[in-house]
Amino acid sequence: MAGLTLRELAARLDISVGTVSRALSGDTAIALKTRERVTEAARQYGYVPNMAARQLVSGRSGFVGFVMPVRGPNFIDSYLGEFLTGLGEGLVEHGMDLFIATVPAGRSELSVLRHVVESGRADGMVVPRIGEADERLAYLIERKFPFVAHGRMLDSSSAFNWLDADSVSAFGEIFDLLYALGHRHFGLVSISDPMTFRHLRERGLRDAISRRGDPNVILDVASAPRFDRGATVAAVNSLLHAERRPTAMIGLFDELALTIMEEASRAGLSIPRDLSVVGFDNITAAAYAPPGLTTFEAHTRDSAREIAGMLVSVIEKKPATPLTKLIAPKLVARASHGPVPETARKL
Amino acid sequence: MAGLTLRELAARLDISVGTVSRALSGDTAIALKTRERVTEAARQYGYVPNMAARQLVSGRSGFVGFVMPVRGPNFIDSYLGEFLTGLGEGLVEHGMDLFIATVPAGRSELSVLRHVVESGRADGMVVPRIGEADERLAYLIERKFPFVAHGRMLDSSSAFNWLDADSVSAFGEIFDLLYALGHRHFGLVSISDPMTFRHLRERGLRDAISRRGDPNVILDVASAPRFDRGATVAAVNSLLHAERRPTAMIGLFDELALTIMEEASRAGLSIPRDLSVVGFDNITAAAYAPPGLTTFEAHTRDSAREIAGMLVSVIEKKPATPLTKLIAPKLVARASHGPVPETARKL
DNA sequence: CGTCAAATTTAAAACGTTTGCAATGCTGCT
DNA sequence: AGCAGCATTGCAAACGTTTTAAATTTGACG
Repeated sequence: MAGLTLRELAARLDISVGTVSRALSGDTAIALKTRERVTEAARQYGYVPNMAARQLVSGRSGFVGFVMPVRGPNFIDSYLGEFLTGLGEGLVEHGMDLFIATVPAGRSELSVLRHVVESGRADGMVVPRIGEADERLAYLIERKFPFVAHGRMLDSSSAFNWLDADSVSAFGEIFDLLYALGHRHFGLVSISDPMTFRHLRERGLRDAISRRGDPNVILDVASAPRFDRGATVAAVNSLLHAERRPTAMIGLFDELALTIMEEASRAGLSIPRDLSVVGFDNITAAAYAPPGLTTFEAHTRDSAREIAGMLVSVIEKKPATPLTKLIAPKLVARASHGPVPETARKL
Repeated sequence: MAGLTLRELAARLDISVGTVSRALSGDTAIALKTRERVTEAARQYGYVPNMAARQLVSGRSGFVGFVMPVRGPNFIDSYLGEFLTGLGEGLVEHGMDLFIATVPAGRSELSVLRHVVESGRADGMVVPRIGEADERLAYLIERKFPFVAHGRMLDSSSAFNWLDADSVSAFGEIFDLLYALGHRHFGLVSISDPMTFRHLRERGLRDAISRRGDPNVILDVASAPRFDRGATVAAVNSLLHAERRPTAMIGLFDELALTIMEEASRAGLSIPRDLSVVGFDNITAAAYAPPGLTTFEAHTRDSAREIAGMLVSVIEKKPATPLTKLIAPKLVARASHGPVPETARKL
């Protein structure tokens, strides 16, 4: 389809194809003079190697694969864009590109992943959103295919390469912050989906509570399926309109925290005067939703860039021990949290 | 690297490779019985064709290429994620995948585009963000390479396939809406970058104004480089603190409208009482920024899905006349616009 | 000026498909 | 019984690279 082939280039230079190939790859077995001549001609004629042919013989595609997480009809965050941008930035530094597969309606994410791997169209995979019993990881590990997960498992029994936000620490930090402001009754809005980050974040909160050792601390948890708006609102309100309402509510991630703020103001509560709210991720809307959501910056783009680097070294160096990395989220203190209300303090 | 090859599969079935290949492609020249036997065996053994080999002979990669738009360090919208999601959804219906290339620091978007095309790794390209004199389009047209642009040129002199939001109509609609509410003095915050959508939107506004034929209508325009936050704020304030301040301000897109709202409230103005603000795109933050930004839904995800379909038919059918499509943006009326202030009405 | 080793280049196989063409087997007709 | 014609299958070339092994050239040295 395209322009010049290696054979044609070789013909013009009156050199064999093999020599041209070697010259372009910088093989020192080829005389320097020849290498220069070939390189110059390639540049001049605008030669671009056919990747399919190269891939066929080398077995490497130059692609890193990513299967689009299946989304509901509307998602409100910029996570995907940031993640893919970072991934691209990280990969291009190593001369690799990104291959994005989408899951057709009615097929499983795993089957698409398998297809990408088996068809040889990717040299490694990036796997986001780790589930409690993730069949994608099981497949890739068993297949010994290079990959890096964004997220991790709850225990370290299955060894693989991952990068994750240190949400355990972050949720501990949230607790400490709010505790210091006098809060003793906490509400956590969580999800019921079997994702590991849910447990890690809850664990971070619970660990911090038990570390504090204050028997007066109460933690109420309500959860709903991840993309079920109605159930989420119901979960939020179950806490908001409970016998005793928490003075501080934490969203497992920003979307939930924003819902908390919406429902709270619908119920006539003023934030942070009547209720403190904290989220996690620092999505764009967090800055705009009044009075400004206190949250944690998850460094999505940087994390993705880092993941790209990790994956490349996994592909090239096949390290014996898994690469793992924790990214420290950074508190973004806005105006949605404050001291516990006087009324609550009295009780 | 991978699993079974066609040759191996053929050996197990004791059939020639060619026959197996044909059988799998559903060639009716092969006896139905054989086709079924082969298909079943392929399924059972988990045969997945090697795409590199297929691509080498067929000349088709099964990929649609997309060069990531170069972004500043922080972008605040969810455009990219929505667009890529839609693109993926549209492509997968036709069995194609998405190839994403990132522009390395110091290289031009065009050079990356060229490389993708020449290396034969994509059968078609999607080109976003059309510039006034877009060298990418020039290259692709000259190269006769299939592509669909998201956005269009100002005139129809250069013919190519595109899909665009009908922002001319939408900006006319904004004017009519605000005019009906009594506004006569308008402020438009625009960008100084040479993108065509800027002119189209401005044109939509200006056309509507002259269509109305009211000599009392005033339109002030201030612009700044797209990702230059400081200059944008300055441009907004130049309108906000002018001798006579517009009663209605329009952002060329939501980010600008949000900046208008921020600066306006910083200046002590109440929206929409003192100032009406309207944007375009309906980014997530638009719903959260108080009092809720009136804007237009740009249908990014659907547009991308549509673009995917168009591109596939361009690749397969090579239509003689260019495919073009206008998507009608839909007004999302929130609370940032209202009747012209009494004080202004008096003058 | 011949010889040998080192330097450089070439030839050819291989990667896993698709596909044009040839070969084979079968059916029914005369 | 012979044969045309069709249905089905097999063979082999081709796609554009990389890479191994062999061939050729060059240069140094006796």
